[in-house]
Amino acid sequence: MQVAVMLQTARPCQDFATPQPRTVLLDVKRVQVTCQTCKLQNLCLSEGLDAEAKSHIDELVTARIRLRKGDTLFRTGIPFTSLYAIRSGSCKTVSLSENGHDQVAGYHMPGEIIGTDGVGTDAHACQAVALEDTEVCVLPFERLAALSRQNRQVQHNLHRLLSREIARERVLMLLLGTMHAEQRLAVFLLDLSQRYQVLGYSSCEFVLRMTREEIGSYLGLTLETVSRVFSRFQREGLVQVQGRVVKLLDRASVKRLVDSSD
Amino acid sequence: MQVAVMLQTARPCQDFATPQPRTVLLDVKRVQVTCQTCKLQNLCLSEGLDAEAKSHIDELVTARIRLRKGDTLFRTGIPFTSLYAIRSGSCKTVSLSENGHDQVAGYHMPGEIIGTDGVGTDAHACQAVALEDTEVCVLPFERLAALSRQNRQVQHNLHRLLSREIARERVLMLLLGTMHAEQRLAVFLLDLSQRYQVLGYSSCEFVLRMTREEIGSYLGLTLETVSRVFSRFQREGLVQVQGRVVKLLDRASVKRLVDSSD
DNA sequence: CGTCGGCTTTGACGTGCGTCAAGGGCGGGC
DNA sequence: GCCCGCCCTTGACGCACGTCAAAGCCGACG
Repeated sequence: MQVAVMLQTARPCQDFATPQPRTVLLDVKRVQVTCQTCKLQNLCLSEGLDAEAKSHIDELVTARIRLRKGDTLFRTGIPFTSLYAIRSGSCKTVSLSENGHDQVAGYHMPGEIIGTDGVGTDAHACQAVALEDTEVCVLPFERLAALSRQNRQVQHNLHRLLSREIARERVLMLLLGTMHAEQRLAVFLLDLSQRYQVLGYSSCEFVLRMTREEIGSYLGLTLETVSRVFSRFQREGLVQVQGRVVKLLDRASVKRLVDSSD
Repeated sequence: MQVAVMLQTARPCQDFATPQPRTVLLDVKRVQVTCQTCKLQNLCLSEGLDAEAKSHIDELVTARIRLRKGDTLFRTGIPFTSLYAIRSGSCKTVSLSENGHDQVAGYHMPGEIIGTDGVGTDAHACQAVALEDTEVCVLPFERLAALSRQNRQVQHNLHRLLSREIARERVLMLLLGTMHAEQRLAVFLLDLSQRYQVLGYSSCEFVLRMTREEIGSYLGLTLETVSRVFSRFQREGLVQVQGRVVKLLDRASVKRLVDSSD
């Protein structure tokens, strides 16, 4: 049983534009949740670790943060101190360019770890915002680095974490550089579907947690184009769309769209 | 003085399509080149390290590979064993998608380290090809990981290496997702200029080592568009272009192009 | 020194997607 | 229950860039 304990307002999560930061920091020791009992342990940082390494990870997680929809976990330019593992809910990460444009760089679901853009630098290079009520485990990076010096398995997981982010972005670059609107949205839907499945949810029917505009930002399209492609997919019987509820009706055809070379 | 010694054909670099692999593996001990005497030591993996840590890095580099223009250093799917530091010359990395499209993921100059996409996984996720005659230092990753467990400075540099790749790709995603052709090429030219400057070359005049098609692939454009934008830049007096020789005439205007929000 | 192939430039044309605008749905708050 | 604001959809239109085609350039190689 999990007890929410409001201890203090979390500094790094404060939205300086709003007078009332709503981020809540939880003391993990008092709420009695450990990686060992966490349903996500095989997806998260402790994936594939032996019992000893897992217990080390457990000691690492000394705090959790509870975010309400729209809360900011970290923002561009603030000092980098920690990675964050998503326990429940979901987040988007947003890159900002100097010319005022911004772009959603990723959508992140339970078991995923965000903040990797700040590793090895002093500051976060992007912003993380909760798409719904969300809970994250704080992984202080200095301690994680120390642990990965002691334990090869932990080190390997840390390396894998970083390289997966590199690989994920490569796929997105291919999408942004070579694919048409229909293909982009198809990739997006198949990716979400697959990730929901890994989490044990339906891979055929799910609820989008982001607006059309956010999807468009992620895919390099406008919200109107996203909407139009959704409608086209629906007309052609590939999916059923009602607002944010998506049903994948004809996965094979959606896949075929992606695989076709133009 | 450096002596090239041909020892054996490098397995991982062999181009299986061509009967005569031209990659040459050099024994670094015999050619007597060390990081300590390398002009790139402050740009490369040993950036910011103390003497002790640098000597460890030196021990790490037991081989170098000499590539001729067009040679492949590693290709998608081959087992990941090492990172590669570019000593001289330059490379491109190429991502391949399942639908047959490919895309240049990056251009890499002396002092830069490639192969990071394979870290933490079993196989390389992209292909690296020499754009000109090129020499790389082999950094066996298992040994680098071991070293980073012993030495915090080395660990930090490894982390920085990986996170820089993440940050670099974020910038590219922004470029591909939000920028127009002129802005993309402007970013490309300014980036090259800045990197040549770091290496001690002219930041105003340089030679492109890649074709218009390769530039286009990198920027998500066709070769015709790249060519047309070069011509437009030239007409407007921003640059002078003669084939692959580029002179930056009006850097301020080029910057302004990038900074303008549309 | 001439030929050949790959790279580049330029033009003409088509189109996919962005832009602008209007209207409808839906959920949250009073 | 009603209103308001945000989100979504759809249409009309234009433009930036892709596509197709032709011709020039340049370096490699015989």
